[in-house]
Amino acid sequence: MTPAGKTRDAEATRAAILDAAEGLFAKHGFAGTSLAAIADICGASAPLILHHFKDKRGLYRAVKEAIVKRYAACWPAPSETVSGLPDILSTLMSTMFAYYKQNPTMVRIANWSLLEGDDEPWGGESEWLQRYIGQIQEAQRRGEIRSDIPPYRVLIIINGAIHTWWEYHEHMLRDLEQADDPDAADAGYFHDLRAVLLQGLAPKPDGGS
Amino acid sequence: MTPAGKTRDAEATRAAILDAAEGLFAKHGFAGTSLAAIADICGASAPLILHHFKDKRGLYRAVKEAIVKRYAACWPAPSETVSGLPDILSTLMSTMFAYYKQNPTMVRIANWSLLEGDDEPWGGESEWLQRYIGQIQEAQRRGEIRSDIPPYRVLIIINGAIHTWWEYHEHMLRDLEQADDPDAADAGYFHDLRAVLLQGLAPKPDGGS
DNA sequence: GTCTATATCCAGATAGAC
DNA sequence: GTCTATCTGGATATAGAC
Repeated sequence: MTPAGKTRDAEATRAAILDAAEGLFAKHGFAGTSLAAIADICGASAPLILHHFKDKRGLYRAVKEAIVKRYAACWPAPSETVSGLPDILSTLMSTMFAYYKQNPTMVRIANWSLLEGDDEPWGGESEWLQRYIGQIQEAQRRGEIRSDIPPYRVLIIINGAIHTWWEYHEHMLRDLEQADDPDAADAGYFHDLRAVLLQGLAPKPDGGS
Repeated sequence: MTPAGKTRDAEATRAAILDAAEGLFAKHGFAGTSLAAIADICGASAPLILHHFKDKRGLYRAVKEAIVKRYAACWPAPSETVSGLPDILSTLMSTMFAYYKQNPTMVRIANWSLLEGDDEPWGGESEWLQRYIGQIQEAQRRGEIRSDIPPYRVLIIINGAIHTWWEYHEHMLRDLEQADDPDAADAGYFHDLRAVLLQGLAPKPDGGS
């Protein structure tokens, strides 16, 4: 039994702080977010935040770690590249697209980190990256994907078209799609992107050089 | 003749301030750039900057205006859609790619503005956007581009793959291309991207639905 | 574990001399 | 047109009481 007084639940406090901080860091970046603003939202005081996370940077680090851990399972355990997959490209694209859709704060924080020059480790990016590259490579060997493009460039092209869509999502919906239904716009873009990339990455009909 | 004293050349001072400000805004964003830092670089004092531009926001606005004006001519006057163009997609892609390559500060400032929630006008984006969309539409009528994809989505896909390349340019060169020659990596990516998109946007062989 | 009070610093903006 | 000196606000971080 904790003695009389305020909440005194360290874990709950930590969680509340992390939650508030994630939202604000995503909106306003590291420099643009004040401890006072976080404190206002989560009900704690600024010094208490520092007590739990030492630094403002320490808090930022903790937020990123939490995101990575929370969504590590989200990525498809890449099923050991079982041969006979229906369409490896489709799977890769829809997984990646859904991942972006489900994690808007992650996209923004990643972009903030890029601009703000955050050097610190960002989680296991390169691991799944390498796994996908391996998958693409095997699909090329099986002749399902044209093999005149290096696998990592295939990945960059796919990722680029998806990333920008979500990065400029509001802008897209407002200025281009005049959709009242955002989900439909997302689905529509994905459908067309998939069509273009499947055709563009298919082996050349004439089996040229 | 200006009286004895310091430089007393208003235009030169303005230009020096704008130049220093553009570089720092690109690196550190609006909030992350201090007037003192700009003053240090361009040799003027912080109050002098405010004297010329009224506000910090006023300076930011002026920087963006300068960029837009400087590079307005950079965009291809879209040649009135003369029929019989060799390849409208190739032209569009190489123009856009070169534009990004030549204007790194513009890319960064645009990204900063997006994240920092800068509402103010950014120059004639939508104008050239509309012109390109019109060009794509006509190419579709002529049967040069598959017509089951709305023109603006064609543009988004192309732009997305190019934008992300430049946005994560350092990252790309460091982690993926292990190139000692950045220009070669750029050219290589563009070459492959062009190949994929030309094939992906070509009219379907079977003239399907 | 949590708070109030406070130290310290740095930013944008103003006043006024030259 | 340009500077120095200064006001004012908001930020991170610390000290110390409860």
